[in-house]
Amino acid sequence: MPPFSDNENEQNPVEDEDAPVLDLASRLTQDHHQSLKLWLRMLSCTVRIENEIRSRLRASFGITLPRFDLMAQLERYPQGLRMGELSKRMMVTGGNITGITDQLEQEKLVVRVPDPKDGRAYSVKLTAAGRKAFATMAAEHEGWIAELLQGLSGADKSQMIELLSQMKQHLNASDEK
Amino acid sequence: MPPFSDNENEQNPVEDEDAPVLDLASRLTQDHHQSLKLWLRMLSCTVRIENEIRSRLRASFGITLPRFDLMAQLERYPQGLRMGELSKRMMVTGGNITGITDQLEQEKLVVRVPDPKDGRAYSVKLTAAGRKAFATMAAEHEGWIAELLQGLSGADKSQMIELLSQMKQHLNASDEK
DNA sequence: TCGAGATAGTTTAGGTTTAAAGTATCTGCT
DNA sequence: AGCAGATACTTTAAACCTAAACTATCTCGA
Repeated sequence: MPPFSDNENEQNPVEDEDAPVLDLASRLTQDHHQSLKLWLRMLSCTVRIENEIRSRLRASFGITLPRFDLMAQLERYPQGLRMGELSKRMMVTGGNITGITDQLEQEKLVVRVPDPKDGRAYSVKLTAAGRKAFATMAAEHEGWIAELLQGLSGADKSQMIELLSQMKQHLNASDEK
Repeated sequence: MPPFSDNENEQNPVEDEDAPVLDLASRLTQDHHQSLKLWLRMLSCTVRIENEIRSRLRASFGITLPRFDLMAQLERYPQGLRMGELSKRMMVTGGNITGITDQLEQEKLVVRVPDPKDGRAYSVKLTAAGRKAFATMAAEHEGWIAELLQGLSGADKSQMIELLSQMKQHLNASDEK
């Protein structure tokens, strides 16, 4: 993720104190700035955490983030997931999934099981070794996340989860058109 | 960014209703789960928006997100930024900045101006063409963000900005150790 | 049955990104 | 002055990722 970071120490856009009632254009601009600010701040937090997790995964377990993520998906679906499912869930292209799966398969952490009903499709599953490796990593990973987010209280976190759910719901709704 | 998506339609971990007072381990686990949920939700929203913006930038302007981001940085610093500054601000490695800058320079959107004081360093600046191109794109971009975030009210956005600031501050604090 | 279109996955070409090693320049200490 | 280490940037190799083209299989209507 390549953000343009949002910097705290920044001159705010000049507010027009002389206009008690803002016209449409001003309100629009104001909303735009607020949205942009929110986006940049969210992006910057996300990238920070992501970079931290990436480097810890590498240092502690010699694994990359996308591989870990793919295993995390599979861990929740013991019956396996098809390539297309993985692509949708991880929000990356199918070609990308092919590559990551290739790697993990080579390391014997996952297997491609042909779908007996559909000659085109596979189910990707964790191997026993994959499940074992993931369990170890996931426990550590969860602790890291908790550590990185400890700046927020439990109530703050709940609130943020709520707000993000709203955001997500709206994002889902708007691209169904 | 390659997340493992957080799915709404998901069986929640079973809560232990029989334990009115939670012991330390339970509270810890609970916090861990909450943090993880928050993280996955934030990541998923971020990736969604990022993918959307990426594809719109490509469709409308034939530009990639990292190039746009680099230009956005420069636009705020007319005197130019050094490679290392760009790297820090965009939270990516130096080698990455080299590549993006090479591309933009080839397209005549930025220039590398040697630093007269330091033979190793450059200032990267937008060219006139770069400034012009960026202005057009930035206006559109800001509108897209506002559109994508319109699921939240102004108050919601303010609140979220506040929470993210807290998060960011804590992230900054914790890696200064 | 058969063939048109849809679907599942892979491949390809090119850009992005990282970590690590490499080059050139600068700074400060002696 | 001169050298050791730090700094600014680039290069390299490998992984990641995308969009688009491709292959193989399936579905369904005529």
